Amino acid sequence: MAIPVGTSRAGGTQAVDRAATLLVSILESAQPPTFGDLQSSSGLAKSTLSRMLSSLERHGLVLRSDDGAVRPGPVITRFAHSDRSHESLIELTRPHLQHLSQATGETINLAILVGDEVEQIAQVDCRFLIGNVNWVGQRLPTHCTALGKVFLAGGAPMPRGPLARRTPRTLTTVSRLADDIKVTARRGWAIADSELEPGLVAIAAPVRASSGSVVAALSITGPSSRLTPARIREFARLLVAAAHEISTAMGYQPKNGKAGAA
Amino acid sequence: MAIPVGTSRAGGTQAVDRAATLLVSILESAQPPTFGDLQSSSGLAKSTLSRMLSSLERHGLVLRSDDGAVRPGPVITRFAHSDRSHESLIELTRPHLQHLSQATGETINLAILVGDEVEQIAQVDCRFLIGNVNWVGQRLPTHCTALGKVFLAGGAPMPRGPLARRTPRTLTTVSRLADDIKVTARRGWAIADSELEPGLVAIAAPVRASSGSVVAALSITGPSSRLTPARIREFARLLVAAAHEISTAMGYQPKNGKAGAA
DNA sequence: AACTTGTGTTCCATATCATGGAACATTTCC
DNA sequence: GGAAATGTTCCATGATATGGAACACAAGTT
Repeated sequence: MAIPVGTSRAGGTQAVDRAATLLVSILESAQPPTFGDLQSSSGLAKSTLSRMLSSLERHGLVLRSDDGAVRPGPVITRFAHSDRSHESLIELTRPHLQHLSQATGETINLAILVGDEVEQIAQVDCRFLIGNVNWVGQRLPTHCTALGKVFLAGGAPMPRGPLARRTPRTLTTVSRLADDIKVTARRGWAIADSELEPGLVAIAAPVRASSGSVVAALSITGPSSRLTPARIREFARLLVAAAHEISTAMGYQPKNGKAGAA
Repeated sequence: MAIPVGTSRAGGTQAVDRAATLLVSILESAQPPTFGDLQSSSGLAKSTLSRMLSSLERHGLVLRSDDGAVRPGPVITRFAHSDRSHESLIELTRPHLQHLSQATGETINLAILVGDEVEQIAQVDCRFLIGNVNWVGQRLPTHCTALGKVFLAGGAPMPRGPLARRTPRTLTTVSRLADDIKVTARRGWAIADSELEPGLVAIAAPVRASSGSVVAALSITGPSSRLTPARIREFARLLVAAAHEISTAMGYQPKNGKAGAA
């Protein structure tokens, strides 16, 4: 017994390493582990485990309920429901945004759903003179943006009533939008071609959390002069791949029916 | 010199205590601290700090970007965007739910907004025979529930189009609903009296995150025979107080200097 | 460009501090 | 009621974290 997890040795503090391992397994496990679970999964002595949990609990990092379950503590909960959790999402995706930018040269955006609108929360500018507008913080409707369509395809409530006509190509009826969303869902990425602004083309793909829900959307935007059908196909592949990688980093497992792991 | 902050003495592991303190300050600080910030705020030796951050980083609990900022790591981000973050919210509120239940004897519910519906995520049953229905997991419309109105008053998008008439007293026009929401926002709590089901009365109050946004709603539900106007007023006070306490625990600080006492 | 300041990591001898076993509480289940 | 399981506290031991200094690296300064 007590085969210690093969924690690396590269510069670190062992006690902290152990505590970190504990915290991670508490945060990652599908349901709250008990003292005993942690004891066997970590291989630590009862006394050590007890002490470490005490420390973590005192600082509000874990919470132990009466039934013996160990859960993420108030500090974690507080963070999870704060705006700053978006910032950490940005940080997690930044390398991918950069990579997409390099590969395509176009503007890359990351957005979340706020109410019934999409809000851009990160952007990497394009290399060209034409097309640089900073959209961070701006909110846009869902029905006429690629980002919005991604959320709709992911289960966000469809907008009702008349849809604002931003351009001649904007989808202004719910039924036409619904058709587009169906295609989007099947295809795995969305497109809005001159539907928000004439000559502006955007494609977008979903970033999923471990539960499978769409937590963010990733987009490539540019003028139709550069985003030709051929390049759109190529960029869409890159985009979907990047979004998928981020989703994986977020713990999403495609096709996985039920998380049953130890 | 570096007389360490009087970190508690009650049974714990000191190294873990220190690391926990670090992690907490990273999670709580408004903007990502740098190595130097942490050094001065913790009073740890550079070498110790470096080692601890290494450990935390290796386990994905923190992330250090090129600019030297230390941010919550992927494990935290992943958790924050997973469904389990709700569970920890429940755990945080449970004592308050219990207390409300004891004080009122009625059914207490905690709900979050999912899409354009409210989903009950926790419940404490009432003491009476009449009125016990487990609503956990059920989703209900916003326009005819006290819980829903709380979210609408908190800035959730108003439902459009015709509102389903669940009872003769359901508000079925957007304008009448908007009036109700205005009152709700001013009053600080919502009421739905026989609007979802005849004879069913519910009141609800908002739980806010540090950003001020409404992350959950707390409700008291019962038959109109028991929830008389007088008791509604009394219960509303309790409800708002409980919701406020939870909000405070979540880091919410009311703008106006009303925060005093408690 | 050379110099200086600032920042973070690695090294190493020291003794502080975490460790695990066992005894001690506490609760749960027969 | 006793017994088994679960978690906490105690304690002597030595393994392990510690902080200062040296080192590497980057950024600003003249």
